[in-house]
Amino acid sequence: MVGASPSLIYKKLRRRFGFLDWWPGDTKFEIFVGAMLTQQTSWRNVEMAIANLKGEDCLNLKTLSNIRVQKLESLIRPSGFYRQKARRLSGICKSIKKDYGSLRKLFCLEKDELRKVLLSYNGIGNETADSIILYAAEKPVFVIDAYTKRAMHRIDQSIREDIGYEQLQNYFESRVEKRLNLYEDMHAQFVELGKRYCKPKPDCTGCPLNHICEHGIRAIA
DNA sequence: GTCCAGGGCCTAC
DNA sequence: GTAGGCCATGGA
Repeated sequence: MVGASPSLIYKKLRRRFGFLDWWPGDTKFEIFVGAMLTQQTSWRNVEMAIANLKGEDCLNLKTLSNIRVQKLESLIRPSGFYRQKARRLSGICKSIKKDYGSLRKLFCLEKDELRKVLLSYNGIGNETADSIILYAAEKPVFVIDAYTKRAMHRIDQSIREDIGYEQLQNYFESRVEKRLNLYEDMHAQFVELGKRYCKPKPDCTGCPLNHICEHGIRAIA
């Protein structure tokens, strides 16, 4: 068993990457849309789609809840899976507008209730819901993504890479102090780690976790 | 040309 | 309840 508590992992990532505390986006609505569009898609592609939406002054709930799906498809095309994303995003915006009037009102819901509502929408699963809750609604939930699963599996192979979402979420939430900035930054650190070192074809050279990662220890041995 | 990206839904067993 | 297929663009 490798000595790799979440706090030790975070300490090492934080020392390397600095405080990230991030989700790109100027408004809560932009963060919300970004969370939808980044599903299985690189952020660079999402940026192009967001720029298109901004350029047409469409990055608000009122416009997106009335926009023609075909028009939305053309704007978000660079983000991939654009037909289903357009259909789902449009449908969700319509529902939020109808049921809550604004994103702000929706975000007034208590965290568990908000999560339930978000998950009820077609197109929002666990990760997207939690990203929205954490970065847009600013309530502390620990976001799990493919990078987090992959990294944790490599650090400690008793953790399966196909571990259930809520199981790994509980693992972190039961071990990490529940603070908004900390949860935001920890997820950001895992993404940064994933982009640089923890890809399917790993590049462990210079990885800040080499000492505490089972995979890394073998890789650099 | 091949691999990959900050998932989620649907269908079949 | 879960494995497999599908959705699609753009950059490395």
